[in-house]
Amino acid sequence: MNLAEAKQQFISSWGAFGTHWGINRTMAQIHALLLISPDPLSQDDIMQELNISRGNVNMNIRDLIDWGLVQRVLLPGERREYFSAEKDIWKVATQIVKERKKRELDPMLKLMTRLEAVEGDKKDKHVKQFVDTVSGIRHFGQQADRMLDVMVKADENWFVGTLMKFFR
Amino acid sequence: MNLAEAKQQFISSWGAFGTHWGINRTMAQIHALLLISPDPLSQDDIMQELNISRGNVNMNIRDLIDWGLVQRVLLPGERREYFSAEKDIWKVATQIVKERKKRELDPMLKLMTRLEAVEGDKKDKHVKQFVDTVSGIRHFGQQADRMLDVMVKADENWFVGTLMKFFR
DNA sequence: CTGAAATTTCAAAAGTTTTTGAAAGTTTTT
DNA sequence: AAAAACTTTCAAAAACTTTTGAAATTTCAG
Repeated sequence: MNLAEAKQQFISSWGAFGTHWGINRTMAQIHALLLISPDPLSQDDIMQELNISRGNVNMNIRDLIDWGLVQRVLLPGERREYFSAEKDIWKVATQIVKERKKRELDPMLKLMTRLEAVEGDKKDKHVKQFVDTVSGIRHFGQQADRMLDVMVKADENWFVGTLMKFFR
Repeated sequence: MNLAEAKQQFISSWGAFGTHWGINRTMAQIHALLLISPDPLSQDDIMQELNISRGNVNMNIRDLIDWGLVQRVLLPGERREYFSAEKDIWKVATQIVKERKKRELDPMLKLMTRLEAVEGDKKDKHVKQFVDTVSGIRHFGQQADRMLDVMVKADENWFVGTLMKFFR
């Protein structure tokens, strides 16, 4: 397989992969394109490579910047803005974990804590099942939360070297 | 907050949560409803509780069964089918991990392995960046794969008891 | 300042996913 | 063997999401 084909496949499957993870196809494709570009790209470069409109590139680039996955780069002597993606996959992963934890897990745990305090007779099986379920979710979520916190703060070498010895 | 309100909130936020994870709103809501129901429910029960059509319930229940999260239950002396969800959150989580690993991670790793073998001069920076990125993703993915395998096979007590001592 | 280049915005169009509900299919009962 | 009870299917409609592109805004070199 030559580079052009391989690029196409990578970009298109990263896009498909993204859709399973609540990220839209185009955002994931732009990210993929930037991941494999040795140099920063401009909006026009991205429009050309992926055949998408200016507005679309602009919006999705902005989201990628919000997620902390892409940075604006100003090339000296150039008027226009360029964009480049964080290339270290460990950093990419921890950044995504950090954001999703903040956006999804943390609010969910807050809600579960509130719902656990539902009023009602704990001997009523409907109340009991509700409280048990919510509390089970909260417990599990808190374990996950702690684990992800450590992962986000950890250095890759510690993680891969020390912790991964358990997984053999 | 009374039970009815709490139920509503739980179902609706579980639905919203699901959409961030590539699961459709209704499927997640049905799952939520079954999680907090002490007894199995029929299609009609679900239609009523969530105000959705018969076909919709049927399709989404089928998907939940495919995911291994819901089971058909035949109540003695009853003609119709009832459905009940696995209530143990640890089992629910490992089941989801197992399925997503199989459906998404495994094929992705296969693709990365193929793409890593792209032909071309490794001194060309475009080729180099492509291979480095793909290989970085493969490495990370394989670590994750191993870790998730252990998690899926592990018993909850081992996981929470032994492993979680690391996360303090 | 000025005006050309670059970026951002956003309403409308295109595309995608989900839902509905009636018809077809299946199983059970009489 | 026909009717009744229940389940599944699927084409069309509705709802939702993404993309476009032209206009508005911002930026900056001269």
